[in-house]
Amino acid sequence: MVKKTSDSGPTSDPESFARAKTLVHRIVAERHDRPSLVAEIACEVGAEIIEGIRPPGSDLNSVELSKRFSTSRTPIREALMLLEKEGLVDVPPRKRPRVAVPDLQDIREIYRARAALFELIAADVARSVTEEGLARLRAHFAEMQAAHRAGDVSAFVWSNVDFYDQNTLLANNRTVKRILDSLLLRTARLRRLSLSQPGRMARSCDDHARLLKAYEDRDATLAAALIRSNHINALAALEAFLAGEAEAARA
Amino acid sequence: MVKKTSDSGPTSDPESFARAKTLVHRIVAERHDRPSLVAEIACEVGAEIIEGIRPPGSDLNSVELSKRFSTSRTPIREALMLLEKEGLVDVPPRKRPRVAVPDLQDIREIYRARAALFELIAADVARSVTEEGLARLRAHFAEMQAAHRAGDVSAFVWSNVDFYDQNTLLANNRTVKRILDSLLLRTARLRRLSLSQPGRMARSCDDHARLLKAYEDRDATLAAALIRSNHINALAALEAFLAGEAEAARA
DNA sequence: ATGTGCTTAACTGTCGACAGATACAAACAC
DNA sequence: GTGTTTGTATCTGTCGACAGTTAAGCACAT
Repeated sequence: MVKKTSDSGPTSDPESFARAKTLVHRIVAERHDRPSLVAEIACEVGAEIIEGIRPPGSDLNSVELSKRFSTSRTPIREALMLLEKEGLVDVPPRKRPRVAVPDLQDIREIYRARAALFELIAADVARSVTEEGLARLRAHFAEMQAAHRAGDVSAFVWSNVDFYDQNTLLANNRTVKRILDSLLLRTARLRRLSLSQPGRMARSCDDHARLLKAYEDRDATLAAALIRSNHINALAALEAFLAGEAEAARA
Repeated sequence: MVKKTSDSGPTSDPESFARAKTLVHRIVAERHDRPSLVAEIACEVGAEIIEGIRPPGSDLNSVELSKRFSTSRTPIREALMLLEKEGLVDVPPRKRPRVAVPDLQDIREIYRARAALFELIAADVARSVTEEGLARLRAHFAEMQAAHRAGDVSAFVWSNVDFYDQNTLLANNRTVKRILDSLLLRTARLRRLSLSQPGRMARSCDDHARLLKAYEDRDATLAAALIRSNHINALAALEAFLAGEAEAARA
C-alpha cells in the first residue's frame, strides 16, 4: 500500500520528493531520451523508496503497481529490474519483489567504495579544473551553507548531492560516474539520517571548504585525501546514528 | 547470425567458452539459485560476446534468439537487460539491441576504476590474509606461470581472472566485488588481446610475484601500490596493442 | 556511381491470459 | 498456547498477438 506524500513524515516533503525523482530519472533512465513508460514507473517508485515512503523490506506487488499506473505487468517488471540494477529493489526469482534492505556491512562497503572512487576523480578534478568549474562548485557549496544556516537538512542533502555530482561531471569519467550514481542511490535515504545529527552539517561544511581550497590550489594529493576523509567522517556519523537508533529500539 | 564455436577463430575455443559462460553465470545470475531460463540465455549470449563470437556492434535480434532458445521474446528481453546492466549489450529504446562497442575512453576509465577499487581491497587483503588464503593465491599464480611457460594465452587469462577473484573473495566485500566483476566482464575480451603481446605474460608474472610477496609481508601500502601499477601496466599494454591494430587497419 | 524519397518487411513495446509456484490462513495435533 | 499440515488465494514466469515504429530495400533522380 502506498502512502500519499501529503501525510508523509519528516523524511519526505513534495519538494524533496521531486528532487529524488529527478535523481532516479537521471540515473535509471540515463539513455531513455524519449519519455518512456518504464522509466516513468521506475522514477516514481524509486523516489518513493529513497524518500522512505516505501520502507526497506516492503512488498512491491506488480499487480497492484500495474493497476496504479494503468499498464500491464510487463512494464512494471522491467521497471523493477531497472531499480534492482541500482540496488534499490530485490527481485528474487519466483518470489515477491521487495524494497532492498541494506545491512550495516553493505553501508560500510558502499561508503568505502565511494571514498576510493571519489579519491580517483578528486585528483583528476584538482589537476584539470577550470575557473568556471570552481565557480559551480562554490555555488553548490554556498547552497549547502545556506541550508546549514537555515537548519534545513533536506536542502542540505540535495545541495551536497549537487556538489558531488559537479565533481564527477568535472572529472569527465562516465564509467566512474555511473558507479558513483548507483552507490549514491543506495545511500540516499541514509544520508539524511546521518546529516540530521547535531553538528554534522557544520562539520560537513568545514570539510567541503577545505576541499574547495585544495581545488583552488590545484593540490591533487590533498584533494584526494580530503574527499576520502569526508566520506569516512560521514560513514562514522551514520554508524553512530544507527547505533543510537538500535539502542533506542531496544529500550 | 551466430557462428558455431567449431569454426571459431583464435579468440575462442570450447574450453575458454565454457569458462566465459561460467563467469557470466556467476556475475549475471548471482542470486538465481535455481536454473532459470533467463539466466541460461544471458550466460550463453554473454559468453558469445566475451569470446568474440558476436563482435561489438553486431545485432541481437530478439526474434531470432527466441527461436534459437525455443522461448517467447519476453525472457530474451529480460536476458538482454541483464547483459545491458553489465555493459555487454546496448538496448536503445525502440531500436535494435546490439553488442556494446567500448571506445578507448571507456577502456581507460574501466581500467582506472578497477585500479582504484583493487587498491582498496588489496590493502584489506594484505592486512587480513590467512595462510590458507595465501596458499590459494599461490595456486592461481602457479597456474599463470604454467600457462606462461606453455605459451597458452587463453589459460593465462583465466588463471589471472581466478587470481583476482580470489583477491576480491579474501577482502570479503560484496559491493566492491560486484562492481569489479561487472568491470571485468566488459574488458574480458580485451584482456586476451593485451596479454597476447610478446613479453606481456612474463611481465604480468613478475608483477604478480611482487604482489604475492607484499601479501606475505602483510605490507598493505606496498600491495595497494603494486596492484595499482599492475593495472596501469596492463592498460598501457592494451593501448599499445590497440594503437598497433589501428595502424594495421589503416595500412 | 551517388544521393533521395517512398514502400514494405521486420522489429519493438505492450497487452491480457494461462500454468505453475508461493505464501498466507485456517484447521488440526500436541 | 505452540507447532505442523493442508487448502486456497494470490502472485510470478511465460506465452502469442497486436499496434506502432524503425530501418532495409528499391525505384528514381542527379
